Amino acid sequence: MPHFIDVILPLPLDKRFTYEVTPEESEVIRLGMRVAVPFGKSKIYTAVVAGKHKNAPQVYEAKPISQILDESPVVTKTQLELWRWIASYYMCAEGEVLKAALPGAFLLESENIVQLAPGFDQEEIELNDEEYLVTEALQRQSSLKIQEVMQVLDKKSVLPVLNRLVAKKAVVLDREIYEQYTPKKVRFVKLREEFSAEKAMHQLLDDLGRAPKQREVILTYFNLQAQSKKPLKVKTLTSKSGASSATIKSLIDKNILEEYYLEVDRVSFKEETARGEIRLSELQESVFQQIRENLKEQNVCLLHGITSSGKTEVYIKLIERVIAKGKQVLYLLPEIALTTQLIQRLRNYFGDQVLVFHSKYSVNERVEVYNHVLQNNPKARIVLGARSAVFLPFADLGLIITDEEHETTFKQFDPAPRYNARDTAVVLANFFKAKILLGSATPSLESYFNAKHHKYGLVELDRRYGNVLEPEIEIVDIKTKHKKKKMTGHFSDSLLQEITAALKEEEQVILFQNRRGFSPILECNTCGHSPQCPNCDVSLTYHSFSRQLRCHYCGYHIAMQQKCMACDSTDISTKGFGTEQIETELKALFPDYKIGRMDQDTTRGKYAYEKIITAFEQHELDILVGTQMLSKGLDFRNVKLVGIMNADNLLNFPDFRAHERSFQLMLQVAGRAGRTKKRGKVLIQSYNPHHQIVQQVSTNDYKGMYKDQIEERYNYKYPPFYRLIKFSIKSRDYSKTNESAAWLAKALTNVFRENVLGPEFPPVARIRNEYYKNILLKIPQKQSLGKTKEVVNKVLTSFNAVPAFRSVRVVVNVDPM
DNA sequence: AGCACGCCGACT
DNA sequence: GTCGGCGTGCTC
Repeated sequence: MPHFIDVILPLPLDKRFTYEVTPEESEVIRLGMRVAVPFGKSKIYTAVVAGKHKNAPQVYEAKPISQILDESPVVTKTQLELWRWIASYYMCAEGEVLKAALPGAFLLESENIVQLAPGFDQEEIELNDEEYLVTEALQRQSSLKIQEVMQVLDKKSVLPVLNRLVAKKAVVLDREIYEQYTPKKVRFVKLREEFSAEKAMHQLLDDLGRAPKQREVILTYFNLQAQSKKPLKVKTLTSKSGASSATIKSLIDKNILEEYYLEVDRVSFKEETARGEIRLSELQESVFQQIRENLKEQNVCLLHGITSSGKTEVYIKLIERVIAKGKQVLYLLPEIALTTQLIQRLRNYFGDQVLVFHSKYSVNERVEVYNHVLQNNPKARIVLGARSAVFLPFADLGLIITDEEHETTFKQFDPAPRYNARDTAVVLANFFKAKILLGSATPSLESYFNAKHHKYGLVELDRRYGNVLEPEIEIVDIKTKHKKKKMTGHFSDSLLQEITAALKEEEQVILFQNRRGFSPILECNTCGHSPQCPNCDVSLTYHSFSRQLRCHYCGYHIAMQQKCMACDSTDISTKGFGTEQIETELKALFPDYKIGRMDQDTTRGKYAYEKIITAFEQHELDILVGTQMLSKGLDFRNVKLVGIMNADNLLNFPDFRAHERSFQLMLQVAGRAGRTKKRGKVLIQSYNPHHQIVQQVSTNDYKGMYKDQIEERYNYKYPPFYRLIKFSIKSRDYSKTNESAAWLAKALTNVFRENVLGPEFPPVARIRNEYYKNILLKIPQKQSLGKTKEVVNKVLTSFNAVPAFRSVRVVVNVDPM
């Protein structure tokens, strides 16, 4: 009886595919192993086994697999279950989840390679010029990749040429599979067995009398071995003995030393032993106990603790209890808050039981973390990671901590799966019957709502740690300041005074400028024209550093213009303001102080971000200007003053979450001030000083904000009262975008009536020459989610069946942020 | 998503 | 007349 397996392919196809395996293979294969399978005419993919059975498919013949790639599963049953949940909840293909979940190095790529056919004789076969070029190249280099053939022929479609060559029996095509992961190996040496006896050793040293360098090496070797019996790295031996690698080599060649290689861990750290002692304050202790109480009754608990209240210490104590039982802990953070500071604190306490899973890690490093988690290695008891860490193959998870729970970066926007790691973590915890703690100084309305309605437990921590005073928050009305001519550029006199005072006291200053939509643009003072991106519906923004005009959406850029592109007038100026302008103004105002800037432009490189932070920490900078990046988990000690340059651009954002976001952002930025004894000060500049949110920020009134906002959400039917699905329609053709969006909206309205909004053009309706339109579906709480998605899927299927809409793509985003 | 197959314009 | 453009349909 034939055996079959169902596999998930790393492709956006919402089916699993069935392959035939031999009884022997079936014996070996277990769910979660990788197999290489042929797919279509010419490709081989790495697939993950998700099912095993003996039901032959009825309508097609199952192909045999190419090979089994693992000896034991690399994907756990829980992961397979989670993948299925994500695919169905976020309406995407399992293959898309697979791609996001596995380290890239796990997915082998097959590539067609071209080789000369055996027995190929150039004299016998007649070739045209292109064919000749290929065979000639193959005589120099025994095999070519398709890409290389393209280079040789300098054109894209090389397949016809290759097919002709195959037909003429001049070349053969073959596929090569690449395993991308290579264990890191380090070279070690040891003395050959025969010299270990004392007598042989003395003899050896005598023999080497005329080779003093080699003798020195051997002596060093004995010395080192006397200290520790651990394997000896060649590197250690060369540096300790001062010998060259040639000396070592001759010893190896003489069969005195023996070299060998060991696989080492890229992700292990210097053996750090736990030392840090953590004493919880009375308040922290009570919070710790409350959380434990809460988690006895409930699976999820929300910790609402203001900035600097010492949440991390509480987390550490909770983690300690869980790992004591041999269970694993996942500590989720927004990428940006994953700082060396925090990692160091955890390492100090837990030593080498902490691993970090970071997108900046290389493919190889990620594979190693993945494997450690899979094997429940003691090194991976605690995993610290950004959103994609929910995809790690936990064996026995006991606790998940999602810190900065309100952060939007937990939601993946593009590509699919468009999952929210905070919510996915709740589901993941349930699979393990594990507990989950959400932490934030400014919880999302959704989470606070859940806590208020007893879906989650709630613990509040409303005093700063060590009796550090909360910063004093002052609002500056820049409308009146403008009228009274009290503004210097973007700075009010009050802000300038405070900055001067702080600098005089040798304290540091942080200035926050949200850049979204407020980057400088070029404008002609004669005709009002400003240069536009040819591919997107936006104005180009001015970057003084590179003296370029750039598009933030597609990267298009041109040199700074000296004349207006429309009317040739030379009277042009920059409008709007970003961090760069603030920095320039500051340098003119405070020429004697060091000023740094932190935004997307200055934190491009791998360690650029750390560099700026360290420079600020070491007080090499006096003033730091930046965007939202400043608000995340940085623990600066000497910041006396925080200035928010303009509160209004946040508030005026056309989004139902704009007010909640502004509140969170401003309070988080404010929290950077005065983290030690001295009381910090926060200045908020605003044109609308009486705006409710600005007022609530100034009094740190989270509950007031919650009450107001939740009422609005109720009135206007938004989360948490309604769930949302956003459909983005895009195509190269303007009228097709319109027509298809109208079609889709109508089809949805037929079923969901008034709960369908749009279609509407987004603020930027054209990006990279594609036109966009959005439709929003609101789902009332009592309406079944599953049924809704079923209907949506049906509508999308009929949408895709309309021939005219073939070129239109619909992106589905469940729970958009 | 790829990739092959298939039908219409600019070149040897 | 071919080469090569990209529209549509399938992949176990």
